[in-house]
Amino acid sequence: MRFDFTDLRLFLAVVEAGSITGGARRANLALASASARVRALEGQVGVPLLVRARAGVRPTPAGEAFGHHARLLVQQAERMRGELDRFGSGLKGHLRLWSNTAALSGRLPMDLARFLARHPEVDADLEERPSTAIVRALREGVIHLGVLSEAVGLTGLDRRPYGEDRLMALLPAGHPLARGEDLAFADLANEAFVGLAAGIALNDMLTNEAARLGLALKIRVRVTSFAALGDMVAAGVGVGVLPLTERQRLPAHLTMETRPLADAWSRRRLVLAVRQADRLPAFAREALDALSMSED
Amino acid sequence: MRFDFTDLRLFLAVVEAGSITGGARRANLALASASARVRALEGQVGVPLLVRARAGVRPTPAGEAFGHHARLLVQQAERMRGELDRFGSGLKGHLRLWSNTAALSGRLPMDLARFLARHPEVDADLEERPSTAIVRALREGVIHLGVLSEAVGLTGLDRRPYGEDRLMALLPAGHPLARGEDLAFADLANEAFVGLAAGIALNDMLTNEAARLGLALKIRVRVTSFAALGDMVAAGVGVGVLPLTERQRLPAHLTMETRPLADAWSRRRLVLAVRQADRLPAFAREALDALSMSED
DNA sequence: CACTATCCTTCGGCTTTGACGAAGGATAGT
DNA sequence: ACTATCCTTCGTCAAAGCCGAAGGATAGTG
Repeated sequence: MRFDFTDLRLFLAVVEAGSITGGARRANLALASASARVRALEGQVGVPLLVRARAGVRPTPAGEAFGHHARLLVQQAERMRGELDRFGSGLKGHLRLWSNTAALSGRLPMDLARFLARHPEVDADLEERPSTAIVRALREGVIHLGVLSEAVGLTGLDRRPYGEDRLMALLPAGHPLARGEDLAFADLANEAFVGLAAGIALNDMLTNEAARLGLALKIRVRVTSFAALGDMVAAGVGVGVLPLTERQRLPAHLTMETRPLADAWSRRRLVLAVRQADRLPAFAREALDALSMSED
Repeated sequence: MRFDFTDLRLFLAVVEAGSITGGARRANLALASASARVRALEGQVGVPLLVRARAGVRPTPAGEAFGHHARLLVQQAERMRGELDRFGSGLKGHLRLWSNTAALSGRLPMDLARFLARHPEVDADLEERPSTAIVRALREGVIHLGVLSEAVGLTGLDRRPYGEDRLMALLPAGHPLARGEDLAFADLANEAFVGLAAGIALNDMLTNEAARLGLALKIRVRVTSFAALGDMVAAGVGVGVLPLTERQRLPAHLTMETRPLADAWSRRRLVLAVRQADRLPAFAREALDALSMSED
């Protein structure tokens, strides 16, 4: 499929104007050129994009889909233009930073705000994403910095400590273990478990810890989301373990008990991760240093 | 800023290969052409995108930002290709549908699944978005169908009923009104309120209802999110009103009481909305009919 | 029923764009 | 000094793409 931005803008103008004549005028093209471009586009796609009627044209379903994507592409190009223009007027860098929920609800926004205040020549995008997506984005070079839980799957990435998040035990209402103050994972490990899908970092971590105790977790059911885990525990299926921040996101109407795990490893350390610190552009390097230097 | 997809692909290839020579080869261009294209790009942006070193080239911060956007644009174009190819092989339409949370956690997924099963020649995208965004997307023609709460701001849009969502009263723990079974808004309206920002549909609705009762709500504080509303009520600042689905999203650790409102208007009707039913493409029209016909 | 007003398509001519190979220049390792 | 890379510049040339004009289809109008 060969097309350029002139094609996209023209097509949008044509659909908006309701005629090729009108679209050509808006796109600053001669009618003949516009007609040729539309015809060429239809040749590429293989089906008509416009139905020619008496009073002009209107998009077919395929044309409508084409228009949708054309709009997205033109908008994206516009965003690009905006950002690059800032480089023309002295911008030194545009920092891309993704964070998991735990860090985003914690110190990160303030730390970043402080960095940006001190470096007016740097722009930034901060978005919230799941940890697995952050790792992938770091590997692929989509983002400069990630803030996420230290876990399996970080091999090859440079990382620095950045605070911590706690793991909580989730128990059905009235469960005997809910009474004591501190709850060790060893106490929990003999209970029936609501587990998470294999491959989720937390699941691997718990399996390993159980193995270290010489135990195999009795997983009654595996679920793929923390929401489902909450439902299962509330229904009395078994006990579960999840991060404090995820616990706080569960629906408030579920009745169950929550206790922090006492084990040292259950304080999940958050890390600031990058693909390779010494290959970062200067401004991202400075951001990394500024964030990891700031106090807890 | 003038560039085409060849420029974008070439630039990505150059950055990946680490040299213009290598990038030119991957992009099937002569070295001279590649060099000229890169030079032209730099002219457009106004700053160098590559630093020329002995062993090849590497991106400047601006080049790195350019590469980022280039990747997004190329991916977007790739998605477009994929979707349009399906039209070439007989696809009749690609339905775009956004829904608010209430409907997405209700009957919508099943209804849509049934429609798709009966219409194998139609594809669909279903995404969850806030109601305000859905209204905007409908107006701008970004999507065909929206499912959202009936509220102000729908003027000019065609709509059909599609089930309902309930409004809940949120009360601090131990609040006297928490005892009775049914709770009328008239009972609540004399309490100190935690309100929502002006312009949010729910806020306008409550203000109007209070006015009908001859009352003015005593709003102690206005907040901009349901999460903040939950915090405020839990802290004992006052009472609040929010949709059932939003109540279920509040952190579970907040201690407070929840009661359904007894008033008839507090059952918020969900609607299936379109810009103009008779201007929809045929497949979207069929989807609209199928969804609105299915039982509650 | 001829006339007119739109609107799309096609055609021939012409300008501009952009690809290419070759030559030139810079740099670091041998 | 030589060689191997790698980027840039130059002149040539073919193709892409623009334009105005002419042609054809269709529906409303007097």
